[in-house]
Amino acid sequence: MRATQLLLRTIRDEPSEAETASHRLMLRAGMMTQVAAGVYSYLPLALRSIRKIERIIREEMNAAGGQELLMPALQPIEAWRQTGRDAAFGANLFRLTDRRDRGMALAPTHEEVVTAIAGAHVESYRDLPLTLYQIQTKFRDEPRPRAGLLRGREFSMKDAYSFDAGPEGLDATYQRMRTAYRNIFRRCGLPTIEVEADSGAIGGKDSHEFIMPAQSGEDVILLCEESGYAANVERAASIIPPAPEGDPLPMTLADTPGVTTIAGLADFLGVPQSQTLKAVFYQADGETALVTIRGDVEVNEIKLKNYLGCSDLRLANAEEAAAAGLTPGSTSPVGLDGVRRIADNSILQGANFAAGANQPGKHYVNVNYPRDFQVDETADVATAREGDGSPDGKGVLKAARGIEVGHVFKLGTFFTETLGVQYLDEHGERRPVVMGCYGIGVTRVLAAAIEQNHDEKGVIFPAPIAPFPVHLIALNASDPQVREAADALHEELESAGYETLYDDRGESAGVKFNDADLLGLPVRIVVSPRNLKQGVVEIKRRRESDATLAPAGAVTSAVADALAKDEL
RNA sequence: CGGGGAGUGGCGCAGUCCGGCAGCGCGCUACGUUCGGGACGUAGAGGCCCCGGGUUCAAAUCCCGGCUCCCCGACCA
Repeated sequence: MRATQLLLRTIRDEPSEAETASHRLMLRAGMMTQVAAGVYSYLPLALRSIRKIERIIREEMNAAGGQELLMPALQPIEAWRQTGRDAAFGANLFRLTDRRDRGMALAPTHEEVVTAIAGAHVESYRDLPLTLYQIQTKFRDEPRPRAGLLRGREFSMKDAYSFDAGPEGLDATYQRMRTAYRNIFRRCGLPTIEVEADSGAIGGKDSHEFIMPAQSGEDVILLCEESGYAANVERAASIIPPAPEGDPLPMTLADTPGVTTIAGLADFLGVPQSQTLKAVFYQADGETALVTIRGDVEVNEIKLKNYLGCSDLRLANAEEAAAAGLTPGSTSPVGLDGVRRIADNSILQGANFAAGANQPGKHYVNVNYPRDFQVDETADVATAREGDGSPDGKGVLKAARGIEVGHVFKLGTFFTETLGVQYLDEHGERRPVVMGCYGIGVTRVLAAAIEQNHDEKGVIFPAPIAPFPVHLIALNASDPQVREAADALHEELESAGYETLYDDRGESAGVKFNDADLLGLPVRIVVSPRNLKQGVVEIKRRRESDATLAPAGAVTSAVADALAKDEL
């Protein structure tokens, strides 16, 4: 492909709206343009890369037994009402009305439609297992799209759905998908960490996310080198350092003027925050719930939401707290009744805590559970922290940020039961089909790959997903000898199967080199008068700083060698 | 949804406080010179100053209303 024919314009100045590396570089390298918040046009360079990623995904999904199909993005809203996900997605679901005033939605995911397809095809255990997948544009009206392709409102996703006869079959499929995912991300040049993930309120049991470590990522994960434990903070369990122990002392009321925070309370009393208790008020689907937790630990609202099985969870506001008889700044589990009382497991250990007293300017000291207050239930609703112990008791957790590029999920029978998809087993009994779902954000993989592979000059594409593996540069392109040699080399490379971006522009050497560094194609070849005199061309890998010279007759094999190094 | 910032040739920005010819750099076009790390000269093209209303002799600039985009947070099976 000749650069003079390609829809490509690189940008010298940093785009003002972009801060994240991949966003900045994709704009500067002329890979995409913005159309609306979280909505982009993929220009030829980006699309080439996306197609390569898709190809890798297809190969691995097919190898894992998947069959590709394509479902509509435009769907009747009825499908979503049936499963209740109309409400579950809420404002994130793009809604529209057709000319006959019927409600429609732009699909953010495809469980409803694919389950209906499976329902129409699966009659017997002989039809199982079945894995269907598609690569398709998804729509999610995110509250805050950000960082270019990292979180868009329209994006490309590979979504796969498996149908099995029972949990054992699902286990096998699930493992097969995990293996396929590892292959996919490895081939895309993305180191990923597989972490336990939140499986949400809907049914699911096992769920794993594939996280690519990156500071720009939105997910926080907790890892333990010693034990190999890895989990998203949304789900992570941990062993918190113990609170001070001691013989229970009599509970007394203390004056704590102006103290309204845990930090303030600990300072005022001269005790560690781990020797305090806090009480947090929530509204869960309209029900009020009080969560008591050790002062130095934060409530994990996702764990709490899952525990309560509610769809809407938020902190109670001042009026709601007042209505329940609570005093902000001194809320207390002591003497409280009439609301659902939940305690985090963190309160089960330790003694003589300081806690609220439900009176302005006062707190209790030497509060001991269960002597001084009662709860209705205890559970793990704590946010795991860096420095906490790994839940398996081996080693300490470290925190890291990352980008979620894939998610595998055991759905169970929620959709098949809701939509009535059953099969006839060997004994002639009707049973619900068991589902799994498996997603990869295709356009996010591209952005993540650039997050992971760039330097101050530009992108450093992993060879398998580079728009072109080879960047051929003709220096002094108006020189007839250079042009002739470069044209011939271009032909040779293309016919040898190497897609080549041929910079035949009349630009100066500096411009061409800088653009080459910006685009980050894996192998750069320079044809110049200087090289021609010696009968060589220069070959340089983007990942390396030094170039090598190859005889003009042996360029193709030198390119093969250079690319082979990149495959590692 | 809460907080902050910004909309001016394709891109990056100045001008707005204090109303008076719409500017600069890059890019683009043509010609010439140059030619291994963002070359130089000369001559050009390119504008709904986000939109609507108002004030004024006069509005990019002041006033009112709206829209869009970015960042932080909340949110995000």
